[in-house]
Amino acid sequence: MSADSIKKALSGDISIGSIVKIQGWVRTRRDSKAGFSFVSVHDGSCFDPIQVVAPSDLANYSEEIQKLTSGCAVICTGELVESQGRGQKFEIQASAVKVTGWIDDPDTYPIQPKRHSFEFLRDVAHLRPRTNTFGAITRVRHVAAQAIHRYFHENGFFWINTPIITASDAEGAGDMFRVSTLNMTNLPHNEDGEIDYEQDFFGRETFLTVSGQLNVEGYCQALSKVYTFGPTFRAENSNTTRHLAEFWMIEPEIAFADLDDLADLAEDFLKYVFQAVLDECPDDMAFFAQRIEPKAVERLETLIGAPFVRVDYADAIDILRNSGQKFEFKPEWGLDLQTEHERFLTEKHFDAPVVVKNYPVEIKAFYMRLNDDGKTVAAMDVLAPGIGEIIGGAQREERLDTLQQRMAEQGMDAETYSWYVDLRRYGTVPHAGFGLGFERLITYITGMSNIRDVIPYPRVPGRADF
RNA sequence: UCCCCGGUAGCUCAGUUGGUUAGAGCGGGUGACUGUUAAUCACUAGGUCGUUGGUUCGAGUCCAUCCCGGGGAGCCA
Repeated sequence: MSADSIKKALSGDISIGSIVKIQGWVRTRRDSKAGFSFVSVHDGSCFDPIQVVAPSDLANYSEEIQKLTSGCAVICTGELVESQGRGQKFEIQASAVKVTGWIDDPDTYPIQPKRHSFEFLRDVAHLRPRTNTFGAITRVRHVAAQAIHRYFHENGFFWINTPIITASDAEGAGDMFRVSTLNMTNLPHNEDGEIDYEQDFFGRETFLTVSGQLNVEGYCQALSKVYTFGPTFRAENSNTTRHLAEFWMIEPEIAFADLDDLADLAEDFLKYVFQAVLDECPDDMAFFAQRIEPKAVERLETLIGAPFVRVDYADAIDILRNSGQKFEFKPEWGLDLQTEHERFLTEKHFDAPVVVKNYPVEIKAFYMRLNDDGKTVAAMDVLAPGIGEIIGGAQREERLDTLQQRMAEQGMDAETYSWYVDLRRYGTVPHAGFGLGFERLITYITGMSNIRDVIPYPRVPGRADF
């Protein structure tokens, strides 16, 4: 017979008395001398494990079932019955329990039915998905990803698979990972004594992408509403709870749109994703609220129900300066907001996500649209309590001469970006887009405090295990 | 990269002003008991105290070094 997921077995959709087969991994085993053992089995399909009641008259009872420990893989067949005990509605009265995989040395099996530190679990990243917390994170991550695609699809956006290997540095800042097939122990050199990248695979220097934005702009100015959702790489030596060297980024780009349109999109989009997770992962979210972040559910509900706070950069600076709060770095027009400033705005002053708009031109990237005041650009950041910047975006500079002037000011290579400038030469339109760090979003939703714990196998400076 | 904190049993931790044989809970094993719920009770096994060097009669404890981890900052998503 075919197997059912534990989710289905617990759903109430299977009639009592049916014979079911479930397959999964043992979480705990409790023996009763009354003649049976309780085996708690999970398969990842839902938060709850199912309780399998294995009677002592099973052929392999004393030889196998009584020797089950956490982590053993089992296939259980039996009657789905209403539970006689408290704590679960249904359970399986087993007629057969087949053990497909034992634990080599139960004494040293890392995943025990107890609380582990997240630091320890990072060292066993291949086994941590078996825990409650990482099972829940994985399901939430999946549901959020699906909701993101669904939101865009339903709103007429096209998913654009921008290249992962690139020759251009999309933001003019930040170290990139080099992509090369040259023999590193015997590098070819040109006449000037420099490394001869003409002999490399692509005939030039190439890197892993730090953003799909520049590429997606081309598709935006043809298909109007587009987005990217893919892996992104930053070789910065950042050692924080909110940075990864490899992460997933979502970058919508909309044509015939200005900064306010973009802020509207960011707000509508985030609310949709939050609602989807609340709707589709109630058990997992309840777990986060119970064990990880007490306000995990409440704050999402609050956020969905109220408009986002929007504030101009200049006004944010005034709020900070008049706050009476002592800051290590004094807030000043022209300087970027420090983490302490963002925290004050999101956690104390507004106690909500905040959209900060119109930053000084000096502190923002070349492609952001210059405002009429000549001092600011149409950029926006969405700041979330506890996380900081979750979204960074801007209306793009669509005017050819202004863009060229800004590129020249920053000493950028016109040749490398000629194709990007072309987009302003041929049917240019006002357009805007933002970048959302997927893992930062998951961090915010779940209340997990370290971004390394919301991606399956984190890559950070000095570590690429697994 | 900078600042601070940490590294003791499979895991989570305690370990006094430096002093005999380094402890607990959970997990593992054995037994008892029970429709159990991270079950309970008893017994039991399990440690190169991160590395290297130094101070000392004596170092888990003090100093230096390196390695690793965590938190904060910068940069950003």
